[in-house]
Amino acid sequence: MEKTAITPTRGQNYPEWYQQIIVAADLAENSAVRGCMVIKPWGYAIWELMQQDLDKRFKKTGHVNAYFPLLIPLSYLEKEAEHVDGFAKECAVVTHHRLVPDEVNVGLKPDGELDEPFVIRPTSETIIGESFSKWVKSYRDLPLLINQWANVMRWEMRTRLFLRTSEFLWQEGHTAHATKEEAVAETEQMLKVYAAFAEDVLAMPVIQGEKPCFERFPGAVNTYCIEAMMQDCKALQAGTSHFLGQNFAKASGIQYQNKNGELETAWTTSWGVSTRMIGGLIMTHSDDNGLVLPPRIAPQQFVIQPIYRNDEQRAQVLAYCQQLKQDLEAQVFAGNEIRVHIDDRDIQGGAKSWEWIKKGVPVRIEVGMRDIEKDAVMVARRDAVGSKQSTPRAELLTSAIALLTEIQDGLFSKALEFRNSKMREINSLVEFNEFFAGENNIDSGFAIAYAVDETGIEEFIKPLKVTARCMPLDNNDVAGVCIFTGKLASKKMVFAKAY
RNA sequence: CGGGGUGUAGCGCAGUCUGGUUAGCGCACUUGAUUUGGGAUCAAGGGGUCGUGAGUUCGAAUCCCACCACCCCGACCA
Repeated sequence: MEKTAITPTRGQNYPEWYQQIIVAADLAENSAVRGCMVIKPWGYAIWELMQQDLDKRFKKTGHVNAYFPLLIPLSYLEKEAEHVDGFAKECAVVTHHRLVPDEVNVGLKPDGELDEPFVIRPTSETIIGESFSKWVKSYRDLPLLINQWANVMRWEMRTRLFLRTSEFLWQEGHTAHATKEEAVAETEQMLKVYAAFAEDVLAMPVIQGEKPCFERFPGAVNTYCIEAMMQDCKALQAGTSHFLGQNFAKASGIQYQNKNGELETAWTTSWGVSTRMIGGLIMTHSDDNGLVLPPRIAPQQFVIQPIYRNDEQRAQVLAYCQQLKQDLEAQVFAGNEIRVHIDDRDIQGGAKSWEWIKKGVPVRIEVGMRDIEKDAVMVARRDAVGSKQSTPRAELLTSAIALLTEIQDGLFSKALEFRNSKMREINSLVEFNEFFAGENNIDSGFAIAYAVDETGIEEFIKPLKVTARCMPLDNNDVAGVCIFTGKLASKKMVFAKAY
């Protein structure tokens, strides 16, 4: 059998493979704090690229950044009934404001109990709502389009690096509008922003849809999402956008005077993506040799490995590499300077190569004396491990952008093809059960079937450990028969095992 | 919170059943030599409160008791 850099392989043990990818690519590790991760430089660099790209998209659609407190007074959370129900079970609570020596004087204990406990934000609707209520007085103050980059905490029972950790990084957009139509349009617009980002930058095909009523964000009127398929055929919710109606506006008192001087309640939205997307990125493209990064999200797009035997060669080769780096960096790919790194560390060539392969760098370039004599370089693509090709330097420079584009597009096509091959239209409950049959059948994929958007249908799917993911927005709106209830269903629904 | 399991070097483990020199092995790390265009070889090194506490014993990683932590399986979740 062929030797792979990662053991076990995806086929042997998918969850363990996922963990090993993170170790091998040096993305993150578990911290001393239960459920919280340390994001290491290579992983954080990916997050920074996500932030930069998304931030541009948010600004382009008229949003501005602001920052709100980490601590939320308990009473705020209590304002919205459904919201409380949804988050109460997973809140970290701050009850004291100082430490004093304990009885035996060997340690410290909390002291100075607070009159009102704080909750570490699991999300910020309520505290931002409080601010919004002060900021909004007139219809002229609307729409209010705010985004915050922050960390949040949800006390999770079981955690997995990136996919579910107690503390995670995200952005949360919060907007207030004068009319329902505007707020709905905002919700849909941001969903499209997420979808475009996922597909264009992460090369991760997504299904845009609306969550069924029993999967909604606590307190929302409608929740929209983008759903991606991982290589084990499970679904991952990669982003959400909520139309909150007037629920939070009423709870927080976000009111404005309209043109006629009448007091009206605003309509709000919220939307977010998190470091979870990194988990999705990993599981969409990576293979048994490590992480595979689409160029647009790769912290380094080219890594140059100088090869030499002595100091004299070293000087010559390095100078050549420096020039090559400069020439590449002078070019713009997808709106950014091409990112190039020269790895001149004193470690064995083979080991060095494999390190970058495992880190998912799209293109490696080897430069030695032999190449310099021909004014050519060896080019190795991450999407074709094992192949390496001598390319004239001039040709590499003129085709660098095309090369990155080709790799980017190739990864998207491959992921799309995979997902489409694992999606099936289902027309009956029998067929549905067959599709998801078997205890650990991870090859089921996405089932698409007519289903009514009513509570109760979960009972049919729960025993199969399947969840209703969403009602795709692009379905053609021809009604059909619900496979669970036999009633007329206006929309199709996607079902899958999920993260 | 139920059921199962594991704590020994940075990581992965053996040793525990059957107590007995200085607690081992692989990987990683350091140094030197030979190497170097796809995961090098040899040699020499450094690194340990054996999860914590209390006990049994001449003697405990090993046996007894208590506690703690973590992992896996279930209910909740971006």
